[in-house]
Amino acid sequence: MPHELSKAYDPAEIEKRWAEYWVSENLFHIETPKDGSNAYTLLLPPPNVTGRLHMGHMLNHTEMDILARWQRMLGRDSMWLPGTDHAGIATQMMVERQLASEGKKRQDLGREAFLERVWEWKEQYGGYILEQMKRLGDSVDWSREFFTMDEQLSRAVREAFVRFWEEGLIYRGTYIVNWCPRCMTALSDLEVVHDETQGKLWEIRYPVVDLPGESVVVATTRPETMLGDTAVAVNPLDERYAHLHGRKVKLPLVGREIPIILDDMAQLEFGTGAVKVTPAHDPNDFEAGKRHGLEELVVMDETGHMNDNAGAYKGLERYAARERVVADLEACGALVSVKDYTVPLGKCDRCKTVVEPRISTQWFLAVNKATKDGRPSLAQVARDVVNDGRIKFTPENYKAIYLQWMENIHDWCISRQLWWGHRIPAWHCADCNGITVQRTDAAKCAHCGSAKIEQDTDVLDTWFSSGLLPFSALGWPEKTADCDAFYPTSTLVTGFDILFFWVARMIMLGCHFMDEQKEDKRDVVPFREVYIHALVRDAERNKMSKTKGNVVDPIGVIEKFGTDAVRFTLAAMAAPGTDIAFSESRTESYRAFANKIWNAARFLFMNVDRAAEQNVWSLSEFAAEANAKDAVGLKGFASATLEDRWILSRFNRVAGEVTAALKEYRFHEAAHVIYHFFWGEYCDWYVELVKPRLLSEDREEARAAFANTVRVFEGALRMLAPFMPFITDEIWSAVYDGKTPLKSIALAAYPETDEAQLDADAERDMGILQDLIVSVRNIRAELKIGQKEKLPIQVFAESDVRALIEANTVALERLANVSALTFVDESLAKATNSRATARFEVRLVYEQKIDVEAETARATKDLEKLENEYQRNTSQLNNEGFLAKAPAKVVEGLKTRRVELESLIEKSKARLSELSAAQ
RNA sequence: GGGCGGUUAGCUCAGUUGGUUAGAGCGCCUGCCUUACAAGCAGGAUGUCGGGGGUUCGAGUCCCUCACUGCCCA
Repeated sequence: MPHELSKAYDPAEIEKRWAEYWVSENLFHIETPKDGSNAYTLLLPPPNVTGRLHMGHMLNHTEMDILARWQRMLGRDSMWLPGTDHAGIATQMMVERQLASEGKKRQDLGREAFLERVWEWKEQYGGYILEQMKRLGDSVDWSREFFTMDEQLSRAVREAFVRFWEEGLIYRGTYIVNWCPRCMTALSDLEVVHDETQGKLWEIRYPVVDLPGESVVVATTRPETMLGDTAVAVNPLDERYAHLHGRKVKLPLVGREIPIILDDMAQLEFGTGAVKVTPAHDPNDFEAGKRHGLEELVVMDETGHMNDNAGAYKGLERYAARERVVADLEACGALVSVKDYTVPLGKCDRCKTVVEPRISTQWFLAVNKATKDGRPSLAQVARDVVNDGRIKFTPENYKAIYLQWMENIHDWCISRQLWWGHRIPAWHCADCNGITVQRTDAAKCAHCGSAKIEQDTDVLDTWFSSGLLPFSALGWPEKTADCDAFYPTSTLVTGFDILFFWVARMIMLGCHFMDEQKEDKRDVVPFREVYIHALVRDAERNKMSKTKGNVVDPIGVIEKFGTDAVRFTLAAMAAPGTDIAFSESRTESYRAFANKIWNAARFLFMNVDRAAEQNVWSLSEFAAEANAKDAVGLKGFASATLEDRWILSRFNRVAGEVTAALKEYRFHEAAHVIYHFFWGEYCDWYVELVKPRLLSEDREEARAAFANTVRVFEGALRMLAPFMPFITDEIWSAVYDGKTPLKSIALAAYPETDEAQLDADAERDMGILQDLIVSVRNIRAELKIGQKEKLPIQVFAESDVRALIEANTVALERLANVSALTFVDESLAKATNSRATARFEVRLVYEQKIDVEAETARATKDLEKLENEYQRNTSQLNNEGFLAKAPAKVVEGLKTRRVELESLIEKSKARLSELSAAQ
């Protein structure tokens, strides 16, 4: 069967076909193994159900897919678990926006109807990103797909909540929290992004009660909050205010009398040393209020408007209120000064509205509290498992970042005033005010039995449910076979931006809940390793952002260059810890790599088809002998020549290098090594060298050459497959004439090193031969000799090198365009048109007046370099300290090099003196 | 304010416990449409490894310091 391959590689059709095939064949589904010891589990960081694929995902998925495919090919039970996150605020906002276009608000619909709308929206638009993942060829187990609002996962959320409640780790309380007046919900500390803005600092005078003429001046960036002031604080050590201790001041505009309290929070050197205290509207003041038993006077409602307590200012939006307050203060002479000031501002991560600290009743998870049964706190365990190495971070510096955060962690506010999410399983009793928390919907109060109970209206923070995923997505709270086999997951691959949001929380929740299920405490962790990947930036190293308009759409790039090329680009640039400056020129070069492989295949098939026609050799012979599950080395490869021994050795060595690199998440190194092997060694040298044998009249020689060439090619495809799954599957299937022993190359064995097939001598000898060929090409290029003109050369070398060259004369003649080779017994160092290395001297026999000047310049530069190196070399070898302390290998290496250098310098000098004589 | 990083070829970046001649891709220069590949082939040029000091037989790599710069947390 002849193989028809287009001249240039066109990924579009091929990739689409394979992507669909992998899914329709359910190729990456894996049955739950009885024994989890061979499992390799990855949990996809679940994208928002509202999400669209961006370059960050693309990088994340590329890395995960490389790992998943590599491990699968290594014979592991590789299971990559996909799913989406319900993404509380984000999703609710999408539907609210939709409603707004109809002139409606969610409150118009009511909770139930609104949630129906969200589900409708989810069914219609949600999960688009999963379709994009299929196009990427992500080798996930689609049969295990999850959604965080699935019934089973919702049950897990309830179970976790109830257990925490029973253990006393979840509590409800009134505290000051970050509040978004637009989203109208509490936010966790992490959901607030801090910004610096140019603002003002107002100084306001508060007159002291009963001391006419005396006053205290306070400074504030938020004058409108003075309406809620319930004290003024001065530092107890501040002499300036010593005489006012125990006094009160009268609040301007309001007239309320408030005490002067003594507290360290007032810093001596800041401003006037006196600060206003507004316990209901500032987190520090809130703490101070608790210390001093101050009233918490709320002057703003949940939408950021002033309330009844703001008196005349009631109804004003907070910034309008600020203007009015300032104007009124000025009018009554209480305003002392206004200064420009850089104000730190907290904004809602989601909608960028300025966050308002607000007193409200929320649910919290106590992370620093030991459990009732005597286990250390969640945060303590989460630190322990990282400190003792049960969880390993790559790059390592994230360990310190993680630990530092975990040291300073506060209780986690887990309630959100949203409708979309997991509703808190707590019921409030109208009769006894008791709270009933239970796994099933409550019908009556657990305390007084009253039926007048209502479920708490809050939902849980989205990260609470995603924090459970490493086990909830495997069936927890049931003790499932999946949980046994696949927990802990192997590696978590994710970006640093959710290190605290998600990674840290999975560790806390995982270690807590899996403790009872795992005998071996090494297995309680949600993952054994965390690989934090970098940020994908644009080619100019700018962060991609919608506002800057520099966002690269991965699907667009894929359509232009092919998925394989984009994947390979990201892999090749993914050095741990280094941001990726994504550039199309780089992608272009890896598309060229795909094209190179494609054309190597074309070349092979062209020859194979001819050989089959002539009954010399056919692919069926390869298929009959090959075993796609043989991992170690290249079975059946029979070396007949130097290039055979060399390529076999290189293949095995590279296999080892790739494995070593991937083990440490050095994707870029693995990619480079394969790229160089496939293109720079197999295509550039092996294929060129083997060509005459493929065409040989000697049938046995040709047959052996075909067998070897195809074997290496097929092995290299397997090596490349995790990086470029599409093109390798396409060509692999062609290598088997469509009758592959397995459904996909993805199920074949990943190449591993066979020590017996390593051949250092062959690698060294091949290096000499390559050196010689390049030297001749170099001379020819310098002399501007046309490609087609064949010329004789002379070589001077020791007998071993001479034997090597003699054995490979054909190669030399073909690849260096040599018409005849003669060995000479005298040095050629002085000869024109020559090159000298430590192992040989070669001269091109060509009568042409050389450019003495250029040649002299080149030779002088060479000599200079050699002499510099010789000087360094000698000074080291003359140094007794070096000889005494350096490892023998290094010393030996330098000594060998010295001999080489001496000879090279001698040759170079001879050459120069010859040149100067010619002038 | 606390913490973590970066500075290596024109550009974007590798360089694993200190060790023999510091690499890659792109770009650049020269010559080639050589029957797999012009998305290609062959050859070539390019670095006081941010400055200064130190440790060491030996420093791009470790320490100190300065300069510039990025990120995270408060």
